[in-house]
Amino acid sequence: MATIHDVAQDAGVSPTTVSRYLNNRIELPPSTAGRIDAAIAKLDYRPNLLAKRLSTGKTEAVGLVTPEIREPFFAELASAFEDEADRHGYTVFMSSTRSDRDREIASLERLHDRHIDGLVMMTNTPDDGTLANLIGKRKNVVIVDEDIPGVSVPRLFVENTEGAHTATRHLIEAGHRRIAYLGGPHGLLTVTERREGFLLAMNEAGIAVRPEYVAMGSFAPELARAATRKFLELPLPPTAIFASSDYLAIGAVMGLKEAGVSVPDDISLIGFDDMPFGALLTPPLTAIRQPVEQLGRQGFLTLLALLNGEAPPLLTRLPVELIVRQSVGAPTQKDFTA
Amino acid sequence: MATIHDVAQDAGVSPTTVSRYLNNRIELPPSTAGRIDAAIAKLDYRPNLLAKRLSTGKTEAVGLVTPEIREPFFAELASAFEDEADRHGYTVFMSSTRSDRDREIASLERLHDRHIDGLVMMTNTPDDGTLANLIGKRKNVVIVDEDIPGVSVPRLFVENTEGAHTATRHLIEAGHRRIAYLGGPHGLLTVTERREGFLLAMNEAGIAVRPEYVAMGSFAPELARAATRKFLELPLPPTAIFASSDYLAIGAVMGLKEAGVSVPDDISLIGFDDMPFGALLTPPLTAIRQPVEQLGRQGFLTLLALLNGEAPPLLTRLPVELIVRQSVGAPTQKDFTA
DNA sequence: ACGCTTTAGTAAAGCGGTTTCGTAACCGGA
DNA sequence: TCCGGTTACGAAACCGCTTTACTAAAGCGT
Repeated sequence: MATIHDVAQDAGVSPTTVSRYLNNRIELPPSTAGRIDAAIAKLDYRPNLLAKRLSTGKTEAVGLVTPEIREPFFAELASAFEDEADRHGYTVFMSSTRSDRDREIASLERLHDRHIDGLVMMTNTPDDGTLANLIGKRKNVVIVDEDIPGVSVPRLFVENTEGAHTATRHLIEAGHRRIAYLGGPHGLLTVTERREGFLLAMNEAGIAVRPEYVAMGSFAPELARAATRKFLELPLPPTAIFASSDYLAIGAVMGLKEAGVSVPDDISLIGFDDMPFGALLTPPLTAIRQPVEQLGRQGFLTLLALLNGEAPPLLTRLPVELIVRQSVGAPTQKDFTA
Repeated sequence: MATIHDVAQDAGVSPTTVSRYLNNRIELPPSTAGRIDAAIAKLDYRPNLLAKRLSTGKTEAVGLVTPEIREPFFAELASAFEDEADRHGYTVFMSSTRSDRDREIASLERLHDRHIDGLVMMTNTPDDGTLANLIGKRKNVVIVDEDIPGVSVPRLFVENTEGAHTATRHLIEAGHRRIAYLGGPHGLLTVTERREGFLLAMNEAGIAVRPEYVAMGSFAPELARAATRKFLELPLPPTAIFASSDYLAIGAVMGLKEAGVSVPDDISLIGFDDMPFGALLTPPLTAIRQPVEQLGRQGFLTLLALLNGEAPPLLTRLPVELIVRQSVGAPTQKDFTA
């Protein structure tokens, strides 16, 4: 493998000259430049990035930490992130922590290693302070999608509250009053905010929220399935379900299907995320769409700004959008009880 | 940021000693070791990986090149790959080329850069020789899922032919004779092999394959949708469709739904891949399951063997499996014509 | 013909580790 | 008491590139 010395020797100049020439820090007479070019071609020289990085202290690489790259939400976000990074000449280190705290920590350590210049962090397990401590006031970290309380780095979220509010209103406007809510694990920003949006809309409409209509605790479809079955067994079952994540909506669909309840004829269902698979369900899922692609791109751009010494806003909220498909209809059993 | 020199100074020893101590190449008396440990803790020292790598020439990192990380198949594979790599102390550089030849090439160049020790390559656009050239006889590349003809590196595929054969037989055994086939783009190994498996099973059953029942050209659902609509408009439409990829099956489902044709009552459908979303379709999709997880893990292990100087088999085939769900039934219109 | 400015380059010191070779000090045995 | 072998550690070269500081030679105006 040829080094810059080999090239220099072959071209009859010093390594310094070659280096400066390659980095456009010097203008050379055509004859010299030609000899260098020829030597590079002849020796098939590629600069050793490791050496370059060690020397310059910049890696031109950034990290993207996701809880689970298998999940479409993160996969989609990662894809957009990488595309944007590529556009700006950065390579990206993706990692999928499988929600394992140790792996999350290991990802953060790469910053220390000088492995990467900065990173975008996503986690979906509530932090006990460990991550917050590690991140602190670093000038090269951006947090996306889910909060890590107590850090002072730029954060990029979606309008969770407003989205949930919109979704709930959509159900209310369709005539529903007995609305059930499926939520995720406690302690997460998205979960709390979406729940607030739900409560707000119910409040505004003067509808009391019945505790037996609310199930929280996890994003696992299985739990949503079980919760849905329970809803159906209630003396007065809900006429609509708001699943605050499409993963929960999947569980709900499973539960409803098992019980032979049809959507939207017997019960209405609305999701949150608008993942591609939502459109494939029967009926296609009405949902709040998160701007996943934008979350990825903007996440990178925010990080880039940080790396360039700029001061991006500490908090950005991306708007969400209601996508109406066919899983919401009017309630069939009129509800005189509410 | 503390360096090994700082630690050495603080502990009153030389950098050499610290380095060797940290790499377990020396046994130190407890007192000295204690001083070094203390210095490390006090200074919060982290070895600079870049420097270490430059020095040792090993990066302990591998690359995983996928056409599109957004697609569940690759996301799933990537997740398993990373998990296995992590288990062996390797970090992984994932990249998503979006089927762009330039990005595929750029990924391969990382090998030159000494960015990574080796990589697993996946592509789904037929190679014109460019990639094959770049890969050649390298001792640190493994090809997975789809072939790049003309290279002599280890390759890891699934039993495409057998899978397609099994799928087709499954339809035939259910009583179908008018079977349509949806295939991907020409020039790809998986496409060719699956088609062969289909033809073989038809042949064995003594059923002639009608050209108007065969549509090839892309993995895009949209094309499968259009092709399916055409099938239905035929004077004698097929009673079953074999979609040689779940992405094609999605398209087929869309086309059938639009036409108001019900599965499996009016027409049967079988897929290939067995992606998670298949189970969510109505009815749940019967499909050939690819061992995606194993593809990822074994892909890494094969690469690891290569890096360790071993000689893994040049060709490995992973078995596939028929997953029976509810999208295949008996043909309704009896077929007397075949 | 001389001094001054460009032009065209170079030597050498890092970047932060690893590694080869070597040595001083100590210890036990003859 | 002297020798050979451990034990405990260090000096310096090296990995391949960048960069600062510097110089020799050519060009140029007067």
